[in-house]
Amino acid sequence: MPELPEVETFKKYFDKTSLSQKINNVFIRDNRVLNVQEKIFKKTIRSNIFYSSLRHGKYLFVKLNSGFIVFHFGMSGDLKYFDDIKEEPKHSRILFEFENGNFLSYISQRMFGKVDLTNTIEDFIINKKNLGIDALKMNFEEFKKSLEKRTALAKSALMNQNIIAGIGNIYSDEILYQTRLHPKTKINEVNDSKLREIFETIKNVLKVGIEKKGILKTYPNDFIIPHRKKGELCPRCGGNIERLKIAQRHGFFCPNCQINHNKTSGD
DNA sequence: GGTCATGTTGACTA
DNA sequence: TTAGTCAACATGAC
Repeated sequence: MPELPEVETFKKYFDKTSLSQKINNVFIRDNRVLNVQEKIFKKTIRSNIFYSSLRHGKYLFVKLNSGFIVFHFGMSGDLKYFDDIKEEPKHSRILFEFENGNFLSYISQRMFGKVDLTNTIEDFIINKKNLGIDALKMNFEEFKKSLEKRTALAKSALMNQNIIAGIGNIYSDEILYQTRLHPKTKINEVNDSKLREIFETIKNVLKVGIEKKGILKTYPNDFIIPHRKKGELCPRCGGNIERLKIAQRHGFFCPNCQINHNKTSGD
């Protein structure tokens, strides 16, 4: 599921269920999701406690006695907390057993997600992944600065985790749709007032996403998200929604509403 | 069987 | 250096 709003939803769920409990044991159901040696991971986690969590982009960091565990959810990741081992979900890849007898599963159907350890959050964000600013926490100045000198297409730029962390394929479609920006607009050709509008839209779209807990089918009908399908009509103009491929992903947009919006072409 | 899917990374090219 | 394209990773749904 996970772009920023989904990961934020996981964070809230994790905080509510799994913080401050001693971890009695950890079972690695499939070590392909581990980015660290299984032995080291188990040794680190056993008898440890999840003290607090912090999200940056699509990554969730959880503070341990020393250092952090890092969850990434790929395309099909999830968390589930439960009290009976018989309820262990399908595709549970790592299972934490708490002292109170309850469990937390790190789920990853397609195993694109990864679990890692890091000494500091900065080391992971900056040195290991070179992630950009968090889309939910950034201010306008940071946003503007991060895009300066970037010549990438708007959709690519929004999805580039090294520029802004947290926005993926679905939410970039929504942001471009609401700002009536063609996905192939060059980001450095967007004027200042439009840039401000994009910034405000990012904040609002992510906020709605978090409120809706990332459950896409509950999103407002005037969003493009419920209409990201072939044959759907634009809720604004009634035109046909089209699909195009950018940055290895299929995006949806309304060719009637969304235009190249840059300094040279005027509006 | 073919196509598609909310992601990331490395190789290659311009 | 910056960007675009492609392939690979692995699994399930339609």
